[in-house]
Amino acid sequence: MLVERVSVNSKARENVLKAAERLFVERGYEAVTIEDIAKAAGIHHASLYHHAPGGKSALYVEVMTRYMENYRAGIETALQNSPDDLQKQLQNIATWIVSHPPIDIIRLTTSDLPAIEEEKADRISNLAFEATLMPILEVLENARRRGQITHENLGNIAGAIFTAIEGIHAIPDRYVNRSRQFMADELIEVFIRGIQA
Amino acid sequence: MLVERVSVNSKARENVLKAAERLFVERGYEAVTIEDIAKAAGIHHASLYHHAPGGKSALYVEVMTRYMENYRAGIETALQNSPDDLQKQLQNIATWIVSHPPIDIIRLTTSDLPAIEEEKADRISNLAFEATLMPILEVLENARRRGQITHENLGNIAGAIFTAIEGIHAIPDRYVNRSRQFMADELIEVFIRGIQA
DNA sequence: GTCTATATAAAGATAGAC
DNA sequence: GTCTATCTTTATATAGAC
Repeated sequence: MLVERVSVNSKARENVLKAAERLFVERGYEAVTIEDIAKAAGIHHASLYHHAPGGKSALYVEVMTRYMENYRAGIETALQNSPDDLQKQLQNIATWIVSHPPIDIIRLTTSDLPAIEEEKADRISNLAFEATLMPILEVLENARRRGQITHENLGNIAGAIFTAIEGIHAIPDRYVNRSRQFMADELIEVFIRGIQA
Repeated sequence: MLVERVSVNSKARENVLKAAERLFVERGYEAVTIEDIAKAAGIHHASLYHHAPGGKSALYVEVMTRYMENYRAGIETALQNSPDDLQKQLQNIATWIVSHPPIDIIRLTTSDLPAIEEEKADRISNLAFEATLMPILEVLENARRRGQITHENLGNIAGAIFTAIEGIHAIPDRYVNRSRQFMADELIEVFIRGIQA
């Protein structure tokens, strides 16, 4: 029993999951092959099925589920440093977003998820929203409770903040004069001014 | 000579280009097959090569080039209605963005373009920036010249406005209580307040 | 301009030896 | 846990008849 648990969570398996996660997040479901993942994990692609018997789609579901949960947990941990400070909290979220590969919810929704089973796609879609919009929305709603902002439709603002900051990833290096964190902080100031009481 | 020009721009060919454009824009390069395009155009997939002898990648380059040029032209036409009115101009751009499928520059950069020749990818990447960021940036810079806004790094703001409005596409219908145009207008008000002099 | 038939290549997946 | 070998399916592409 104990042996089996060790076995299914072996170092080799973890390598496969890590490689799959990085590639799927970076390039999306269709653009990544089993061969790509195996190569990145340093094994033959046939060996991959030992660690991921469900094949490509099950592997995708497993690593993306885990990724979204970690993403959410990371953002929520970052928030605990500065309770009740809207700007600091948004900056902490921005630090997380700019230092991780973009989740790209549009690609997730229009390209990646339609390729897998609908029920599983829905679950990942929900996790993605909980990992990205929800933390920002909660920060905004707390600020509204404190009377700092009056804006109505905070869901809309939360979405805009997330996609705008994530969009910083898409800017080619040649257009980036300041650091990406600096650009994110700038956007946060603009958003806060825009929704302030 | 004349016959040939008619031939290469036939109705059937135009059907193929239209179908390819819609599918490539909606789902991205890797997620679309030649078969998908042929089916959408109502022909056998072998017939497709009559209209697109260069195969999938050349077809992608052709339709995406055309799409970006049309996208840019559409936005610039929309701007001519309301010169020197920052809010109206941004609203007109937003109308265009929410009524067209998202370009998703992140997917374009990380998934679609890496699959084709680098030189062609660079050209499409540039066209995409000219079709999305540039029109917004010009509107913002005109407003700054009139003294309406003082913000420094307008490139950063232009990117945020585009990705934030485009992100409205990603919101599942069940979360959308107001129209997408309404949400876009709301965001524009927030942005303008945030960067106003 | 469209089709059938076929070729080629790439990707996903399995069997079984070590 | 990893490999070689093999199979199957899917996708891209070509040839040639109509």
